[in-house]
Amino acid sequence: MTKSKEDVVQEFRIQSIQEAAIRVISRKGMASATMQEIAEEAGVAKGTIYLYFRDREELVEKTFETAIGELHKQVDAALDSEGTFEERLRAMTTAKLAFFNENRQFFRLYHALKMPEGNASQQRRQKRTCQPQFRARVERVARALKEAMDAGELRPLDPNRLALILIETSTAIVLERLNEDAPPPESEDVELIVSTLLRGITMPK
Amino acid sequence: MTKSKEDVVQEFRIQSIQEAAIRVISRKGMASATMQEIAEEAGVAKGTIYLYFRDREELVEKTFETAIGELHKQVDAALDSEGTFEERLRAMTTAKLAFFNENRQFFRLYHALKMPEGNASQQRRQKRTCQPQFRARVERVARALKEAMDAGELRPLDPNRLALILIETSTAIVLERLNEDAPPPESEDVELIVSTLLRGITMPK
DNA sequence: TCGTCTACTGACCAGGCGTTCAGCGCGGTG
DNA sequence: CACCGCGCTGAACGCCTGGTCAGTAGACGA
Repeated sequence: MTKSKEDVVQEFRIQSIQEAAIRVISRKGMASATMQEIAEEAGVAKGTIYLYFRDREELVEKTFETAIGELHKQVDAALDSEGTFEERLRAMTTAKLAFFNENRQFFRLYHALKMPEGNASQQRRQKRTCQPQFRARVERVARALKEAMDAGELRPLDPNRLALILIETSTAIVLERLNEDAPPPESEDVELIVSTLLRGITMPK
Repeated sequence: MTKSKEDVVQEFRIQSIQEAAIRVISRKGMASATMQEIAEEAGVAKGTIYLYFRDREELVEKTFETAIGELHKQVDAALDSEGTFEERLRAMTTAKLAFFNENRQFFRLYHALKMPEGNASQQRRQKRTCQPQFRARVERVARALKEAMDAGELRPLDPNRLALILIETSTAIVLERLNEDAPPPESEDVELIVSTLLRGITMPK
């Protein structure tokens, strides 16, 4: 059975609300983004949001998952592509920078969810849904690193730690680029990241 | 003139409150840390905080500045020490990991203040006080990098971007260590960071 | 045309927040 | 002992929030 008209409307509503949530969180920050403002931004009444999401936490969770799913798709595609490890590392970094350039609003949410807020049980809940997403990214990259190590392309180092460094290096550059009025071309930063990580910063003799 | 008794009491109060603020923020997160809970943690009444800090924002600001001042001191000392660039990089990384191991409570605040919260004017105020601190760190490291580049020790790359990568790499490892139940010895992570950055991850031929 | 059904609304509520300030206790002074 | 003066207190206040739900508008079928 194809989608009924109701389903289409419902999906549209959910998407509008999630996009509004991302925009408001990006403007005000995670904690100061109110349901009222998200509703206004989405062009619906506050009560309507509660027809589609149980509460604020669920809205944030689902919104995060939807958006990060897109990032995962793009980065995984880059990692799964053909080519040398260097080429794939470059593709992955390019994908990430491009994603956050297109979806710069989402970065606030991404950043905020790294450290959960609220009382102990809220933190546990938030951790249960968000940490696996970050962890999955790390593990996916670690797997690629492990393969390259086994193939003798990379030095044998802790793949998980290295994956973390790879990921957070580009995250740091993304954050800096978002703060800059006129960031350099993406390709320049990609080259810097890739070349630093691959060859290090010391002068070759 | 030496410190009067009143000054000593006052400094003690301020310090107690700031330490309490850091602990509560570390537990609950920036946004959910309430003045009530900070007061309880410090063993004073809510009103007392307002004798020493104009409002919540000022408390957070001053607390951040005090704590990050300590970090700056330690890292600068490492950077200013004698030795090769590699030795100083190692010292700096060690200092940072050690600082956040001692002051793990502070990391939440450090992380939260990278992205300001609230309405536009609050964000501007927060940016004015916190961003210079982060920027100062980057510039201090960039200067050290520039010198090493001029001395031919390092490849000629953008010192500011490189400083960012250096700093955020260790920040990422700090965050990971804080999330781990039994992190590896600090020295292991220091070695990984230093060796990765200096020599890259590729297998030397 | 009228009744029914349902997605949507927004005034309302309880609770929690930052901030204030009248008043308290207490060490020092005459 | 009476009287300040001062640091501190915490009840009270006003505001704002997430969440609720009685009511509305409009599509639809009879």
